[in-house]
Amino acid sequence: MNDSRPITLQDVARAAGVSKTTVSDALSGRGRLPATTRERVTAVARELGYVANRSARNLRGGRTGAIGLYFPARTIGLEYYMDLAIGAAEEALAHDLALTLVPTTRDPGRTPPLHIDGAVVSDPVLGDPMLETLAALRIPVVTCERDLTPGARHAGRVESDHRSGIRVLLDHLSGRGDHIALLCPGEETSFGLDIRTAYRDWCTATGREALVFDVPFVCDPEHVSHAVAEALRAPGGIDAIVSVPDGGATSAVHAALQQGRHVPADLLVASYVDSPSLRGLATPITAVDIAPREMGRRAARLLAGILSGGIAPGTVEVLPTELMVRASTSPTG
Amino acid sequence: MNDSRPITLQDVARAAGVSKTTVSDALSGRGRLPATTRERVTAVARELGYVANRSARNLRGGRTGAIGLYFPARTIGLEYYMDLAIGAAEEALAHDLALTLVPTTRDPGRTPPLHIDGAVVSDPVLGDPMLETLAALRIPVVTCERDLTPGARHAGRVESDHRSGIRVLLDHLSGRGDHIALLCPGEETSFGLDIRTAYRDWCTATGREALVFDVPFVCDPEHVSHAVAEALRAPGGIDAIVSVPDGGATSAVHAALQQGRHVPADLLVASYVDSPSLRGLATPITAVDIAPREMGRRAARLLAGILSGGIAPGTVEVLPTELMVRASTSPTG
DNA sequence: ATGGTCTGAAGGAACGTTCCGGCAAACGTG
DNA sequence: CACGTTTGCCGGAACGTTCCTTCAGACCAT
Repeated sequence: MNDSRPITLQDVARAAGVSKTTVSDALSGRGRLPATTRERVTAVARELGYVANRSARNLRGGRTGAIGLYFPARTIGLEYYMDLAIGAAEEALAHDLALTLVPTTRDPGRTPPLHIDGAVVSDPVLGDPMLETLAALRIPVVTCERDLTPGARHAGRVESDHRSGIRVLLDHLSGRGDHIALLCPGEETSFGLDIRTAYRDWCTATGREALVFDVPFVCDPEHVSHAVAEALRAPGGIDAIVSVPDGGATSAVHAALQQGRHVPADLLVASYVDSPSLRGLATPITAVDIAPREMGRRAARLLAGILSGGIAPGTVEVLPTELMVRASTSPTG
Repeated sequence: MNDSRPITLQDVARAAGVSKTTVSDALSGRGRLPATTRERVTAVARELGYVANRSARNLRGGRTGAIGLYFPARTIGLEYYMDLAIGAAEEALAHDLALTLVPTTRDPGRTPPLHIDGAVVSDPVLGDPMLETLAALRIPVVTCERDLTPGARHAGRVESDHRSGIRVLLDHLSGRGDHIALLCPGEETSFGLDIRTAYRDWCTATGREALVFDVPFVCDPEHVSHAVAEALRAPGGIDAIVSVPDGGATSAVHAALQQGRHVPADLLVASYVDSPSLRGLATPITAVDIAPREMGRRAARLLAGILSGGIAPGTVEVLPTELMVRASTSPTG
């Protein structure tokens, strides 16, 4: 067995006693071939361990065979994005595409050449220069969540139904919580915007006062502590806190404890973004599962479909969310 | 300006009045060309916005133009790996290589074809089937940290000097802490092994009792709470805790508080793995900066060098660590 | 002048794939 | 049996690069 040189179409053709065209057709399902030939050739190819050369295929097809994944620098470290990346990589691979990480450009304007057929941009942030760069290069983009840039048009989009997600969470809390504070990031992403809007609407509809406290998208425990302290000083009192960002709720529980409030005995605490670390706590925290891995998968699948022409550009998919009720908001404690 | 078709070498050649060979030579620095021609051609290329077709280059050169990045599934969500990935992507791009995420194979044995020239494996875990797969495909591997598999030989390695890192941390604590507990993951990675070994050696050398408590590599607050509770029940008492894993120290402080111990007043707490979330706390936590981004960069650079022949296979680089002293172990509190 | 070396540049093959066109043989229909 | 049509397969061009070979001319020393 001589594995010094990779097996090519020609090698398979010779071994099967046919031409390289026939091998190509047999393996790709194209052309006019009887099932017998197709199977015979396929068997030979498998036998020899043939694996198509991607560079040649890409050159011939005028593609790069890769899609990019981009998220803003500040999101580093959030479990959500890591999980999304894995999902996107899995799905891309299933479509014979490589998933290439696109690093945040350190000095804007000097973007290195991007050799990708398309890009997944997770949580586009208002004003991010990479969005312009991708548009200038005419690289098809699928966004995870909406791009709030005025006039922005992308090839596709997957969005979570955050409005419904937060409503379900609020409904769940409303039984025992009359004064529900929301710790939420700003309106430079559709994520923050939608949640704030839905929260305010829900408050209006149920005749409550909206109590919104700003925390950064990527938030330190310190930020959460401040917001919790401020919330607990609210005139009418607070009996429930919804901490929106990834990783914030743990700190919220901690901060509440320091303020003398016990969860869930005299204060309900829920996270919006769920993560494994919320499950393992002594008092597990209720959260909404916004399915990051599925988000990555769907975005990659959508982009792959658009690139191959199977899915119409402009398609929007909505991802359902699921409330995970845990001890931090349960009556029994 | 007609940008319907990308600019090729031929286009530049025509525009500059030379042959495609000359353009290729001029841009690559190869061949025998006077500086004048080189500059003229380069100018024309820049003018036209020529960017080399990677598929063609890769096909010709017999490469894929990409390197893979792999880490075990369980590490998802750790800030360390996300940061490492970004560093690797940056450096790969600087070497004209794409960084492709290699997802953990869901069913082992059926690995999809990997179209990469080499791979960075961060924290190889004893028994991970991907290591075999890469070896079988003869894909050069640079590991971050050592591969403990007996007989394993890789193309290169970058390792942090954890032994020295933990010693420096212990020396720092030894002024006020006589009974130092170590919360550490197991010995299936060189990371856990080295830290345990160095800790035990240090304890022997300074005449202390070694107090090691197992926590998982990826650890929930729950795990940490248990370990802390157990540690605080140690016969001789405990006056300092070193929590090794990423993200564990915050929970350790929390758990200690619940046991009635205050940090740093009557208990010192330090993390081994540093992360941004340790800095922002009310009582920031002392930790060792093990420079994940630099680790990613170095690994990618080393792999790129080995692939291009500029660096000899078998090269090992050691990354220094730096102790970051913060309030959680400071005398003044 | 003659032969040799060096310089600057060009031609063309090769990398492995896809796909267009073509061409026999088999098959149908009158 | 003659003549279209379909079936099964193949040759070869093209994708854009790199690099090996060639080659004309300039330059030098004899």
